[in-house]
Amino acid sequence: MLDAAERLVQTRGYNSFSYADVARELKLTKAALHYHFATKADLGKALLERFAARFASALDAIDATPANALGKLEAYADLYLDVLRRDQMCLCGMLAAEYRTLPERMQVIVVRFFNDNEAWLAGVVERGQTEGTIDVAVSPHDAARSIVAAFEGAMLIARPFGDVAWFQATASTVLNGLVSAASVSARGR
Amino acid sequence: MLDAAERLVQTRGYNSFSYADVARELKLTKAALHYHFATKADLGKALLERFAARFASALDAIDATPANALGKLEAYADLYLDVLRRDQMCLCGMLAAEYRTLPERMQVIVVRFFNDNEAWLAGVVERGQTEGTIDVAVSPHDAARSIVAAFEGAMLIARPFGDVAWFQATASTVLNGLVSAASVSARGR
DNA sequence: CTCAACCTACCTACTAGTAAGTAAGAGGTC
DNA sequence: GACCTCTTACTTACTAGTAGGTAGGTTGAG
Repeated sequence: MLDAAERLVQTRGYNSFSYADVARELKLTKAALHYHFATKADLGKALLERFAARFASALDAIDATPANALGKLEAYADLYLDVLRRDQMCLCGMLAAEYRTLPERMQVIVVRFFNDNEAWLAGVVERGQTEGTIDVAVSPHDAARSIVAAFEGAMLIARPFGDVAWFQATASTVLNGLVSAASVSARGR
Repeated sequence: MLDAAERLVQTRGYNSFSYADVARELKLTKAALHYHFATKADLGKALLERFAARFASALDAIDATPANALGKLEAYADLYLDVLRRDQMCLCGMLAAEYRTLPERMQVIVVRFFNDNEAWLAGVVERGQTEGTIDVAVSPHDAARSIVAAFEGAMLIARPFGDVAWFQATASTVLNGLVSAASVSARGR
C-alpha cells in the first residue's frame, strides 16, 4: 500500500491522488485502506517517514563507500537519477511544491528532510576540501544549499521535458563547478 | 479573476484550487467565473499565457538595461525573489511539479517556458563570456540549465523554510560561481 | 432592444471518511 | 477434538462535502 501510494504521490502529487486510486491499484476497497491508515494525513506521514528513513540509509551507504568526496556527490546525484528514471519526482520535492496545502505534521518532516540533506552535503563538501578534491569559494554550507537546490530544480524541470539527460547534464555541470583544479587531471570514477 | 487564480495556483497549486475558491475571493458565484472561462483548463491556459508573456517582457526589460551580463543575471534572480517574497512559487515551477496531471495544452506552455528561459540565459552567459565578466568552464547552454535548475529548486525549498534569505544565499552562490576572476575586483551593484 | 455580466438552482462525479458486518484464523480452555 | 473468544483484514453500503460544469433567468448600461 505504501509502495502504491508513494508512486502515486511522486508522479501526481499528494493532492492529486486519492484513496480510490490506491484501492484500484491494489484491487481493494477504500475502506480497507482506511483500516490501515485512518486518514490521508496518516498515510502521508507514514509515506514521508519511510522515505526519509530510506534516504538516510542511502546516505549512510554512500558514507560507507571508499569513494572520495566528489564520488560521493556523484553517488548522491544517482539517488535522484534513479527516481527520475521512473518518471517520478523526489517525494519531498513534490511535497515542497504542495507545502501550503499539507497537514502540519507532514510539513515538519519535509523541512527536516531538506535540513538533513543540507547537513549531509555540507559534511561531504567539507571533507572534500580538506581532502583536496573539492575547491569552492563559498562555505560548505552554501555549497550544500546550491547542490540541493540545483538537483531538486533539475529534477523538477527534467520531468516535463521527459529527458533524463537534462538532469544528468545539469547535475554534472554543478558538480564540475566544485572540482578543484588540482584534482581535475586525477579524476577517476 | 486572473490575478486571484494566479495567486491561488502559485501558493496552492493547480489541482488544489477550485472555482469556488476564486469565487469566494471575488465575491462572485462559480457560474460567473464559468462565463469568463468555460473550463478550468481554459483558465489555466490563460493564466500560463499571461504569465509567460509578462515574464518575456520582464526579460526584455532586463535586456534593455545597461547592466553587464552578471548584472542581468542578478536582475533575473530578482524576478524570482519578487515572487518568493509573496510566499509564492514560480507558476511554471509549480505546474512542473503537477505536470503529469495537467491538461495537454497547459503542458506544452510549461515546457516552452523553460526552453525560453534556458535560451535567454544562454544568450546572457554567452555575452558575458565575450564581455569578460563571466567565466565558466561549460557551454553557455549548460550554464543556463544549471541556473534555471538552481533558481527553481532554491525557490521550491526556500518556501517551506519560509526563508527568503535561503533563496538569496543560494542564488548568489550560483552566480558567484560564474564570475570570472578578472571581474571580481571590478564588481559593482 | 441588446447584450455583457452576472445569479439561482441545479447536476453528476468524486472526495475523505464511517458504520456495521464478515470470513478466516489464532489461542486458549474444558 | 470441540467449543469459545478475540483479532486481522477485509467487505458493502453509506455519509457530508466539494469538484467542475450547466441551463435558464435577471439586471443594468449603452
